Amino acid sequence: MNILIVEDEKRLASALKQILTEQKYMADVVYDGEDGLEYGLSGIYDVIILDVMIPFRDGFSVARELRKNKIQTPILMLTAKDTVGDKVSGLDSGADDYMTKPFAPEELLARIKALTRRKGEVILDESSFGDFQFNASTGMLSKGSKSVHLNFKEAEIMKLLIANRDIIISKEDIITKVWGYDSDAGSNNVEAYVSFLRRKLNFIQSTSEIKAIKKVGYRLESRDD
Amino acid sequence: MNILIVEDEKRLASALKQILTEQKYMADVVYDGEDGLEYGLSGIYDVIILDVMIPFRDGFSVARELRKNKIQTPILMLTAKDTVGDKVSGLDSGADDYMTKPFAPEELLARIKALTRRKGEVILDESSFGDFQFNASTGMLSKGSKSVHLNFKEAEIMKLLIANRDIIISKEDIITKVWGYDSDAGSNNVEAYVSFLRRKLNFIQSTSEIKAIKKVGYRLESRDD
DNA sequence: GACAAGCCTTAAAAAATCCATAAAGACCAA
DNA sequence: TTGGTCTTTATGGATTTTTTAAGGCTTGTC
Repeated sequence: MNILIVEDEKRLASALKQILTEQKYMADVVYDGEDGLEYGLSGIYDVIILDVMIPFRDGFSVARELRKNKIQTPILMLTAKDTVGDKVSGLDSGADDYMTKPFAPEELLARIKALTRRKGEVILDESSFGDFQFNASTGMLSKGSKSVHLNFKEAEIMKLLIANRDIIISKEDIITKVWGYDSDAGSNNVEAYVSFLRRKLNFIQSTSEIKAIKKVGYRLESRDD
Repeated sequence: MNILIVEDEKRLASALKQILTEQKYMADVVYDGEDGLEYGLSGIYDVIILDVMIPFRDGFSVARELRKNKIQTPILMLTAKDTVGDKVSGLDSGADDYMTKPFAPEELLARIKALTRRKGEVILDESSFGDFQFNASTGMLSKGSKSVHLNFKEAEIMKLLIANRDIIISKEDIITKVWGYDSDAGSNNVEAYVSFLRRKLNFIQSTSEIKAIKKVGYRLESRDD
C-alpha cells in the first residue's frame, strides 16, 4: 500500500511518515503543491494525504487538478482546526475525506483504513485476548456474561495493548498514539487510564492483566503461564 | 436494474455511480446530452438520471426527444438549487421526477425506488425493531394501537438506525447520509432530531431506545436484557 | 532501614459532550 | 398572506469523560 504525504511542516510530515511506516505502509513525502501534483499524477498511490496550506499550489488546487486528470486516488485532506468552511471546499475540490489538525494517529489510521476499504466489505472489530473479548466498534469489554463499556480513550488504549499482544508498549508510544503527536499529556495520564482499565478488567473477573515494566512500558498478559 | 447517468460534472457523476452500485444497481455514465440521448434510445435502461445543464444538448431536449421516440423509461431530472422554474420545464419535457442539487444519497435512492415501482405494486417498506414497527413509505411509527407520524428527516434517521441495527452509527455518517455530502449541518442538528425521535418512541410506549455512545455515535437498542 | 524513583489509586476539578426544550426561521399549501 | 408544519439554531443544564493533583505503595540501592 503506497501513500503520498504532501505536507510542508517538516515535523508533521515526518511524524506522519513514521506512523504509516510503522503500520507497514510505504510512504513518500513531498513538501509543496507542485511536487504533490506531479507525484500524484503518477497514479501509483493508494491514498494521498494532502495538507491545504502548502507552498506554490494549495491543496484544493492539487486535488482539483488530479481529478481533472482522471486520477481517482482517494484524497485525505488536512486542515487547521478553525477553518470549518474548508470542509466544503475540500470535498468540492475532490477530496474524499477531511481531517483537522491536530489529530491522533489512531484517527489517521482509521480514516486511511476507511478510504482503502472496498465497498461492502464488512469489518468486525472484535478481538479476544486471554480470557476476555473486546469489541472495538462498540467499546464493549466482556468475559462470559459480564461486560463493561469502555469510554473513548480507554478503548483506544485497550486496542493498542491488544494489538501489541505480548510485546511491551511504552508510555510515550501510548501518548503519541492516543493523545496525538503534539499533545501535552504526561505519563500520569496514561497511568490513570491504565488504572481505569485494570479496574474494569477486574470487574469482569478477567485473569488477564496489564503489567507494568518499570522504565519501559506496559504489556497485556494472560495468566496461563 | 440498469441505470443511465447523464452528468458532466465528473465528481458528481462518479459519486452517483458509487451510490448506485453500492445498492447493486448497474450504472452507466455518459457526460453529455448527445451521448445521453443515444444511450437512452437503446431502451435498455430502467431509469435515466439526467442533469439539465450538460454539453451539446440540454436535459430538457434529451427528455423530449426520448419521449418523442416512444421511450418510456422513467427520467429523474437533476437541476441546481435556485432554478426553481426548471421544475415545470422538466416535468413538461417528459421527466417523471425532479431533484435539486445538492441532495442526500438517501433521497436519491428513495426517488429511484419510487420511479421503478410499478403502478399498483404494493410495497411494504415495513420494518420492525424490538417492540415497534416502522413503515418507511408512510412514515408511521407504531406499537400496538399507538402510532405517530415521523416527518422526513426523522424518518430518514430512523431508517438509518434500523438499518444499522446494533452497530453504532456516527453523527458524521448521519449528517452525510441525511443532510448530504456538503451540507453544513452540525452535530446539534442530529442531536435535536434524535431527541424528537426519542420523544416519539416514548409516546408510543416503546421500550426500545436510541442510545448515545459518547464520542462515537448512536445505536438503536431493544430492551430485552 | 532510609531513601529515591517510578508507578498506582483515588478524589475532585475542569472540560467536553449530549440532552431537552424553546424560539426563530423556512417552506408550503390553502 | 396566513396558518401550519418542518427544520434549524440557541441555550442552560445534566452527564460523562478527561485532566490534574496528592499521597501511598513497591522496588532497588546504599
